[in-house]
Amino acid sequence: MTERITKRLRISKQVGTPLYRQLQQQLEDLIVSGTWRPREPLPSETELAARLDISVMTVRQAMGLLVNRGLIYREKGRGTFVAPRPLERSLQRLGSFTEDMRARGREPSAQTLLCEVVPAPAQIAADLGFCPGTPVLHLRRLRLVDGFPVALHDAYVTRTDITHAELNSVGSLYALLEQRGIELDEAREVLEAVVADTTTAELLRIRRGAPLLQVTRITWDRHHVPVESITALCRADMYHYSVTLRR
Amino acid sequence: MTERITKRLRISKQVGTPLYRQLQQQLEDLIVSGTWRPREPLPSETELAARLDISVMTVRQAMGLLVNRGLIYREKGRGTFVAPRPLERSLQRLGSFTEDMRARGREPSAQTLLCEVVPAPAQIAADLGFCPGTPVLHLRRLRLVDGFPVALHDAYVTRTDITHAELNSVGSLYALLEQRGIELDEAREVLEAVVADTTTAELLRIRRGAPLLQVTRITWDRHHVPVESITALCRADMYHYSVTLRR
DNA sequence: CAGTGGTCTAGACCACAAC
DNA sequence: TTGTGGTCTAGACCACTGG
Repeated sequence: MTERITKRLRISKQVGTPLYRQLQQQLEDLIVSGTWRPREPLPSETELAARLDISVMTVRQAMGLLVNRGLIYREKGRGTFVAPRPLERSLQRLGSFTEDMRARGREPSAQTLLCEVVPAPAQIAADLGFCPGTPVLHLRRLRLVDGFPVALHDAYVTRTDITHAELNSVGSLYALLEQRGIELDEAREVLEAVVADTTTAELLRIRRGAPLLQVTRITWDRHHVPVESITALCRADMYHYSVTLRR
Repeated sequence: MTERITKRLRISKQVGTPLYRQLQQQLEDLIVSGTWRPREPLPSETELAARLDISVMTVRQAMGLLVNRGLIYREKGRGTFVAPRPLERSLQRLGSFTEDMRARGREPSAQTLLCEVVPAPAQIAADLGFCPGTPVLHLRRLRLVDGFPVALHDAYVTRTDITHAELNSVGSLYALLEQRGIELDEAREVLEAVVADTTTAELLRIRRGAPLLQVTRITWDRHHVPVESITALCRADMYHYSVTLRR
């Protein structure tokens, strides 16, 4: 069973991508596609190394990535196995609203309510490590999924050269930032529960006092320079949030 | 500066703990204690390897752990640097309520409202991958910090040999489980925003309709066997939740 | 016992950054 | 040019699991 599958693996030493990346990607595909069932053993390190004609350490590097993502688990002396998991994606992957929704098979959109350069409010400046009053781009958008409002976003972005028109044409703020050469790397999110005030309730088409999940995110680029601070108010009935923890 | 500090590092090949663990721990101590400032470069891989008389790959293994935890970042061709971070704890570490609160310097306690073996309700059985009706331990506890109620926990535990008395004496359910040889490994949490109903409001001493952060956690041991499913209703004004994401 | 993952070595070549 | 991290090799020994 596993033998037949293993024969499909192909590693090319000519192509530019690292060998361990190629292997990680192919193993991941076999797992998420369900070709390997939960708890089923993967081929051993030595077997993979021999069959693909690469070093054991390289195989270990690929497997290490999959362990980190929670897709496989390893037991000393026994082997490496596919992690049994509910299908739901959890992964602490830094993605935009647009990317998140697409990954769940939904069609996201946005309605831009505000797009202007303003002096940074005190709280935002503190989050971003700036002096209060430094110009930042304030972006207020109603986020929709399949046409229904699910969240209200207030973003403060350090790059101010973004126009309303561009935003509407690209849709995703992150895509726009990456087009400008910014390499997003890491974010910290703080989650809180709040209740809707009147104006938020109207925009999200819920009643006043309805529960909202408030997500405040600060994002840094790969040089650890802050890129944005964003607060999202999400309809509790349409938005859950999942996290994986490890001991 | 860094040179003087580096001389403090000591690795012993005699002691049982792996070399990369020793190094990781010592580097981590230097970072969290603030001896190395944010953005300050660490010694290079080759320098550390030479000075400690270990292999470069071993140094890389130690540094890889610190990168995963977000304590350092690496730039090709430039070096390895201490990550600038707000002091606040983020880390996706699987810990008990008791451990979390102690780590924040608060004193947690619990008031056990219910501790009985019951047939697993359908939703819980599904979470744990059991047949509905399998006996599980239902634990309902009011969690307090510094004497004030902050959360209401409803836990369903697969081990049923836990008594009210034990729980009150140890305090932490996780400590109790680990005493029984269960090796907690991984958990998935789903966060939602809800509003307090009358009975919850009374227990948490808030008004009906106040916002609550609802955290539902399923925990697995190192063999990926489910250990517990727990739902926590947390006072929004006393409980935030933070997460770190990576792209 | 044989097979597995965990740890470790002592090199190598590369792309990149900084001077 | 020098030094850095990124990738990779071809071994090694160990502790653990299972039969």
